[in-house]
Amino acid sequence: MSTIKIIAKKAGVSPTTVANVLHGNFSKVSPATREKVQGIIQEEKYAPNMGAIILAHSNSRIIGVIMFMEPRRDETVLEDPFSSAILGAMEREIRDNGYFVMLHTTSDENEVLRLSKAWKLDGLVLVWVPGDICRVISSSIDTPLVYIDCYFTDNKHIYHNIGLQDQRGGYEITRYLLSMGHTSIAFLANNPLFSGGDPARFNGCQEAFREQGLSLAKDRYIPLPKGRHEREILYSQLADEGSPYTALVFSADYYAAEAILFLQGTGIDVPSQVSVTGFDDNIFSRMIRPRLTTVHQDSSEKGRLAISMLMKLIRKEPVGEANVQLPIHLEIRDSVRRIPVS
Amino acid sequence: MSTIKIIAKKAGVSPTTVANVLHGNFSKVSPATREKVQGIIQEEKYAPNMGAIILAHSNSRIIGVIMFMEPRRDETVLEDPFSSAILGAMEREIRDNGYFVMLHTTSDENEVLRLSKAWKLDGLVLVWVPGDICRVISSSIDTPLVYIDCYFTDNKHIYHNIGLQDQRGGYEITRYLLSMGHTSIAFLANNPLFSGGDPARFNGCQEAFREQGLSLAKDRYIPLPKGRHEREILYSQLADEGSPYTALVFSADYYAAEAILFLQGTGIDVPSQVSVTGFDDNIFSRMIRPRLTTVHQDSSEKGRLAISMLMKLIRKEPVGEANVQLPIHLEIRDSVRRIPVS
DNA sequence: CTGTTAGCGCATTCAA
DNA sequence: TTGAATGCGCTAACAG
Repeated sequence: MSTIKIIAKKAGVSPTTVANVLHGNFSKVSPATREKVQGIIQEEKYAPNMGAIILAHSNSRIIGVIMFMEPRRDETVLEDPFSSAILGAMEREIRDNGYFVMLHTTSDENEVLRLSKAWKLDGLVLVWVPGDICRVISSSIDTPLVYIDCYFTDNKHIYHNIGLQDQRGGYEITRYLLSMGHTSIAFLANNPLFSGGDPARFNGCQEAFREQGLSLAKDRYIPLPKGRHEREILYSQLADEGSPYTALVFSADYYAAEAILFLQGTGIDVPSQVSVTGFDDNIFSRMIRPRLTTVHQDSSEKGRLAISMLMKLIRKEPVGEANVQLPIHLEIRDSVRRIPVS
Repeated sequence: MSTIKIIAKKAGVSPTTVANVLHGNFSKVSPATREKVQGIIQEEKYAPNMGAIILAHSNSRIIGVIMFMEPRRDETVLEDPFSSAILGAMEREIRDNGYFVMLHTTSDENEVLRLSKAWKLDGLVLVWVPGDICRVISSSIDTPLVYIDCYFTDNKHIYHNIGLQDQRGGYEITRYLLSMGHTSIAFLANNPLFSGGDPARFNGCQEAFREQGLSLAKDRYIPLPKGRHEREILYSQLADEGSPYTALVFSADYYAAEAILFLQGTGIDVPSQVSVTGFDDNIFSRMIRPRLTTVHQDSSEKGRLAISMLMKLIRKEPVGEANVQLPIHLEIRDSVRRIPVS
């Protein structure tokens, strides 16, 4: 409840003087009054009314963190170990920079616009926004804005995005599989609705095949169904004796783990009967047996980089490359068997 | 940038009338002007300046979600599957109630006070706050306040808390272990610094022993060290051939999984050489092999309940029981072996 | 049914 | 070096 005015009264000075002390404009305040005022600020436990600050100069020190929900899983988006890693890293960085985090989950671009207007957001991080929605948002908002893992469909705007070497990831894992003798693979894409980096990853797979003078047909790109039960039916079919595939390339550790556990339950062994690879290298890949061969990415780093880029945008500093692709590397573990040359 | 005043001008009415339309006070506005005003509000994409709202009547529609960080893990708090489940559920509920989420991580009670003052928070959810700090916060804040998984050391305040049947959990799992022939067990507590529900859980263990005319000595309560390497040394010692223990009772699935994976790596089999149990029943317990026998709790429900209680407090409705203990149940899987009666 | 007005707490400009 | 005055956008009390 203590306001600048009250503090000023207690100190016997004017509100302006208190404000100057608060803002570190010490050149405009004599050391004596400064100390006096500082003392009172301390004991009154003064905290500025952020509402008044917003009103006074239209910026709030709030960073909006918007997680677009893909309808891909039954749980909430935030329960994904991937999003929590990113979120954890961002919260920390934002706080360290003296800003506040407003967290929001949505699939509606208008909500983003409303939010940024209403709260005079100083910055915005948008995670997993479908490409066409990015365009809408970027063209109707002037708040500094960084995307994470978004894929754009036009070049009319500068999109600041922290992405991943998706194609390279697909390439690396496929090259490895080929070197282990796997030429019949299926690519299991996360979701038909929001494709994200899946097409790029699949391109990488195809690239690796071409490099060997082989080819990977388009119909090896198989979107995973939304329901768990439907997915399990698919896993069965793909790993069935009659199936042509020797390896299943998943675009997420989560589903790779789900498949392995399910197949083991039906008596099918990984990797002796079918090989499986993942993507992300999250905690699941290390916890499951066989340990999952996968493509590693540093999700916390994504969060950190996003905020550091956003801060530069806010401070109008140069940001370097606008569309960053974080490096990946292959993490070879135990879920792929070598196929003997026959 | 469109304000009430601008809308009023465009509609040729007074700001008050616009405000009445905005607030649904239709009894004070003629249907004709109402429609006209509503149309303009739509096309202008009016969004209220929340700063002005805060200033005008000191409440912000923001719910502060504060995760106290225990120094228990190397990663950020938010990366815990437990916290992300709670957070995900809360974000959803808060949004559905028309409030905003301000997310903050800290271990400093003063930051909580500052935050709630500065932003005129309408409500506060505090997760994992040590008991003594609860007292400080509750006595110096008048914002509606709900704790999650906090354990209080005094009775001077009414603490609204969503907790767990910790003692019952310890009791159930221990009774099960005893029924499987395990009488030499060690209880591995999460952390020496912030004990949380561990003492209650251990009490439950002791209760189960007493019920059988046996006893469980206090020194079977073993706090896990903070560093991973130190924990692994401990796991080795506890599962060593010379060790007196036939079962390790963990107070968190995370560590149970960590121990199982580590022991398997050193050639010790679970459960044939040593049995292991967890607590929480999070995703790890189903993913790991052997599947973990554990105590189930519904963490999302914790989040939902916390917000529903908080909303009642905000609306000054009666809340029923202030300190809720969510039920647990035993989830028997494959990580405990039966010891033959010799 | 509609309009006018004061005031919330702060930043900022201008005056002393 | 310090003080007074204005306005940001909204609410709510009051006047018409």
